[in-house]
Amino acid sequence: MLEEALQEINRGTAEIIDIERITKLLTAYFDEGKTYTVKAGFDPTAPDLHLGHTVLLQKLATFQKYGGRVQFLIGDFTATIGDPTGKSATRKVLTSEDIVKNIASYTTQAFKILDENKTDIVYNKDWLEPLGALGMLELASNLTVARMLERDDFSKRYASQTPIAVSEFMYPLLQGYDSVYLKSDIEIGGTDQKFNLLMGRQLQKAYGVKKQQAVLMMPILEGLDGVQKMSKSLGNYIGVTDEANDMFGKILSISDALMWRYFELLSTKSLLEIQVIKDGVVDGSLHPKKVKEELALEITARFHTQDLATKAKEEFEKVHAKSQIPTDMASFTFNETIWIAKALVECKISASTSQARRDIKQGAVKIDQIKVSDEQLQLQSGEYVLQMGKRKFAKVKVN
RNA sequence: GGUGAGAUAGUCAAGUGGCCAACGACGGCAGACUGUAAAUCUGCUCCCUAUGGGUUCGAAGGUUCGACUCCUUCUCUCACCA
Repeated sequence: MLEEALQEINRGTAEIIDIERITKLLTAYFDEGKTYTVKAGFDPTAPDLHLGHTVLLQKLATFQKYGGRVQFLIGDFTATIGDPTGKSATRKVLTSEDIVKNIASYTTQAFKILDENKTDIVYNKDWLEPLGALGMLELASNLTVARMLERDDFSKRYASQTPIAVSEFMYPLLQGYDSVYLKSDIEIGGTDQKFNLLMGRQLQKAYGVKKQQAVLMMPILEGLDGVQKMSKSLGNYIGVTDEANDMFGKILSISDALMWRYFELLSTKSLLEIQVIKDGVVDGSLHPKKVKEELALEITARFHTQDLATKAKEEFEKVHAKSQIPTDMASFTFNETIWIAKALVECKISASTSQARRDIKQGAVKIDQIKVSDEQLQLQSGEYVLQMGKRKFAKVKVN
């Protein structure tokens, strides 16, 4: 039992610090039913969760299965400072209204994966605001500049002469102080958080918390492009609220190399099963596309239903393999004859009429599956299916 | 506070009076090939019913027949020194 739990917890992790602590916590749970706390911090910056976030959430859910109580920490205070992100640019500061709005949608989405009864939502404003200037200075005295510059992100920026705001130096301290206040037993986060996570341990020690938190790091999930990390601002994400069809299509569009990454971090298949599939692809007995479809099915079903996932797959085949038109698409009605380029803009298929004309010129636009060559074409009354490229469709009715 | 450098399309980055809607790279979109993969090749990439017109090069003025290019002021950024 303990073995199994440890294995599941270990899965896909980038690094675990103080595994002994985790083992002890689990043992105490199995022997005496004692629970423990697992902290994870979330920035209420983007209101929508994507698969990148779910990597962490899934790990939290695993802990919940084995006696962990999740401290779902909303960084509403720290969000007003701005974290030194991987993008190495000083981040925009959010207004408190933005934050409140974001939190609401954030948590409801998170509970698609987390067990609500085993989760405490906490806000770091509650203890960081009362900390005051004195408390802040006291906190800051625990850290030297040299040590701060050890942080990879900072040292890179420092070396490349990119500016670092002093307030950004405070961020790891505050995040670490969260762990002091919450007396967290375990904290999990992305590998990019390593420095901050370790700061939690250091500060807990400095403030006399008896046992320091164990730290578990998950790798950063790459976005659809396979290079940048998945993030909404880069537009390379799969949102947990994406439509089943969308979700399926997006997963299928990732590269083969990236697919394995997604298997490891998102699939619930065991590592052994994944290895078998991998071998199958290597020796040619399995087609990579089939394998990717399996993955897409699994993930789509998790956020929707098995039924919807299967439908998404059928729909996908219909549209792409047999190049038929999709079952559902946005429809628009016009009351008079309309110029094709205008119609494309109105249906949000092309960004501007200039763009629409270019698209037509390049032979990307089809009406009822037939290529449009006349860019002056007027749509007379009737019903049409407009198509641009492989993915954009719209149903049009002209009265 | 002092000195110097700089601000050009989604990003990086050329352009120092007309040849500039502005080289190039990346990204993005589309076409071919495919498995809506990768790789490769090709085209497109400010707006406007367009062999034309309009609006762009941090902002506002000015010089000029003509300005991304020259002048003035302003805003912002960076570096070095204190």
